[in-house]
Amino acid sequence: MLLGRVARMYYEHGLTHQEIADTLGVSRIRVTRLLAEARETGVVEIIVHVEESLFADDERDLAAAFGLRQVWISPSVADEQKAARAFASVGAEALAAKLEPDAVVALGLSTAVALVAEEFPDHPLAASFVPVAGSVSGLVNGANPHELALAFARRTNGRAFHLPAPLLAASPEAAAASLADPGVRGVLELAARADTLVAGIGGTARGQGLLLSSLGDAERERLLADGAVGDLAGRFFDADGDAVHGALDARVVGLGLDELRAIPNRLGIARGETKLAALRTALESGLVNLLVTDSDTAKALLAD
Amino acid sequence: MLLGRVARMYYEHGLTHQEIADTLGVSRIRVTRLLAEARETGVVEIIVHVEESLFADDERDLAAAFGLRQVWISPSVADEQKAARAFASVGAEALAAKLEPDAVVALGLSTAVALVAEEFPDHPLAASFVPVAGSVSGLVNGANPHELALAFARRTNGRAFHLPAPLLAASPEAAAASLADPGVRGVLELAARADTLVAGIGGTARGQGLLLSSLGDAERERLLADGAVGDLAGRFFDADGDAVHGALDARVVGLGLDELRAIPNRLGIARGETKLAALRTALESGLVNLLVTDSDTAKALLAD
DNA sequence: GGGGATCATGTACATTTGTTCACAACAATG
DNA sequence: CATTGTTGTGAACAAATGTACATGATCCCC
Repeated sequence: MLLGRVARMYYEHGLTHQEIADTLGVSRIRVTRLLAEARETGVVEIIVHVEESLFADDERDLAAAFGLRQVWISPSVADEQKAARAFASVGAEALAAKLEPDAVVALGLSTAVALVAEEFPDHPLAASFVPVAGSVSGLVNGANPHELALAFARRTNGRAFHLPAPLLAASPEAAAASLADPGVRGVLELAARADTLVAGIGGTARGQGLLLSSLGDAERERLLADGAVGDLAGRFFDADGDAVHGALDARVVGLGLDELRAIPNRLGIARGETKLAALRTALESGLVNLLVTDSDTAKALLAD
Repeated sequence: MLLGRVARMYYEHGLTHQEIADTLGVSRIRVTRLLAEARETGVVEIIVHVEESLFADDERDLAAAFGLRQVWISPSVADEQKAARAFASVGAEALAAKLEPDAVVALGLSTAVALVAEEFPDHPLAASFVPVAGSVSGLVNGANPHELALAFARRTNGRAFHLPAPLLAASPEAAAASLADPGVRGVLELAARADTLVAGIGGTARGQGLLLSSLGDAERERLLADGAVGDLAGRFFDADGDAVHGALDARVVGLGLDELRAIPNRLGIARGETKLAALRTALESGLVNLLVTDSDTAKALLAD
C-alpha cells in the first residue's frame, strides 16, 4: 500500500514530497499525485472542528431580512472555477442537511444544481430524485435533469426518475400532449408531492440559463414585456413573484409555479450579479424558503 | 473565530492563503500562521486511514531476528531535525500503545526519551512516571529525568516522581549514602516495580550520551578496557549484555542492570550509526524486548 | 502487425507556501 | 522613566507544491 505509506509520511511525519520520494525510491511527482489521490479517495481525511459556519452573521441577517428558514453562503473568490466549486460544495452541504432518508427531492434543471450533484458526498440515504420539468434537446453536457437525478441517486444509493418529455415543446398543443402521457404525468405528480425542491433561479439577461438560451430574441422580448424578472425551475415570474402566463409558459412541460410553491422545502441555488433582481423577487415573494448563495451576492442582497 | 473561518476556507473550499487573505481583509502571512495554529491546536485534524504501519515488513523482520516482542520504525530523512521529530513521534506512539491506565513507567535518562516526551499526545491515562537514576548537574536543557517525568505526567494527567540524587556521585561512598536515603530508595523501589521501562541505549563513542560526556577520557578508556559496549539507562554492559562493574558503576545512583532487566516491558529507543554496536548487543542479550528505531538503523541491524 | 486511444511518467515551469529577518507596539521590570 | 523582553507584524526571500505539456508504454481493435 504505497498510497498509505506516502500519506502517513506526509501527514503524520511531515516529510516533504521530495524526502518521501527519496526514501521510497519513486519520483517526487508520483508522490504529489499519490497524495492527491489519497485526499480524493478518503484515505486522508481532514476535519475542521468548527461549529459555526463561514459567514454565520450574513446568513442570519439574510434569513431575517427575507423571512427565509435557512441560508448558506459560500466564499466568493476571483478564480471563477474555484468559486463555482466552493459554491457547489456549500450547496451540497445545504441539501444534505435538509435531506432525510427516503425523501423525495424535486430537481429543477440548472447548471448550479448540476454542480451540486458533482459535489454531493457519498451518503446512502435512499432518496428519490425527480425532475420537475423535461429535458433540453441536444448536448448540454451533464445539465439534463435525467443525468442530474442519476448523479444524485448514484451518490445516495437512491432512485432517479426520468421525465420523458422536452423542457420546451414546439407548441402549446404538443406540451399538452406530453402532459397527457401517463408516464409523464406520473412523474410530475410524484415531483409535486416532493419534500424538497432544489432549483436554480435564473435572470432575464440574454443567453442566461438553459431555457433562455434556447429562445430567440423575439421570444425573450415578449417575456420581458409580460413583466418577467426571472425563473424558477423553468417557470418565469414577475416582480410580484406571480407566474407569467404566456406563449412560452404554455409550451413548458413541467410543474407550474404554484405547484412548485406548494413543496415544503424550497432550496434556491443562485449567485452572481446577473441574478440579483430575480433572486430578490424570489426571496421577497417566498418562492423559495431556503437559500444557497455566495458572499458577494449575499452582501448585495443585504445592501438595501 | 477567525481561525475557524480560515481553516474551513482552506481545507474545505480549497482557497489559497492569498485568496483567503483578500476575502477576509488580513495579510497572507497572517493566514499562513493561523493555519499553522489551527493544525497545532487540533482545530484541524488530519486522519490517515491506514491500518498498516510504515515499515511493517522491516518491523516484523527485526522482531523475528532478535526475538523482540514488538518493533516500531520511523522514516530516516536527511534533514536531521525532521528525522528526530519523526523518530520521537513514533516513539510516542509506541509508548502510548504499551501504556495502560495507572501504569508505572520507569524512565531512563536520554535525549531520545526527552524528545518522545515532547511528542507525547495529550491522553489522560493517570500513569506514574519514575526516574530510574539521578539527575545530571548543570543545565542539560530538558533532559533531566525529573523534567522528563514532569513532561510525561503533564500530558497524561499522571504523576511525576523525583529522585533527589545525582546520576553520578563523586565517589562510591557518596553513591551509597544517596542510596541509603529513604526518599531515594523509595523512588527506586517504585521504579523497580514498574510495568514499563523507557530508556535510550547509548554507545561508547567519545562525548556520546549524557553520562559519557560528563566523564574524562581516562574514565572512558577504563570503561572500554573493562569491555563496555554501551549503556542502558546509565548502566554499561559488555558484549554479552552483562553489567560492567567498576569504579564508574559504583558511583551511579540508580537501578542496576539486573533490576532493569526485571521490568516486564523494556522499550529501547535508539537510532544512528554510533549506537549500532550497543544496540545489537542490547537486542541479542534481551536487555530490551521492545524497540523504537529509524529505518536506516533497522536496515543496518538486519544486514547480518 | 499497424494505427489509435488511453494511461502513466517525468521535465520544466508557475504558483503557492513557509521562513527568516527587521521593525514596531506593548507589557513587565528595574 | 528607561530598559528589557515578549509579541505580533509584513517584506523579501527560499522552499515546496502543483500543473501543462511532451514522451513513451500498453492495450485494444481492426
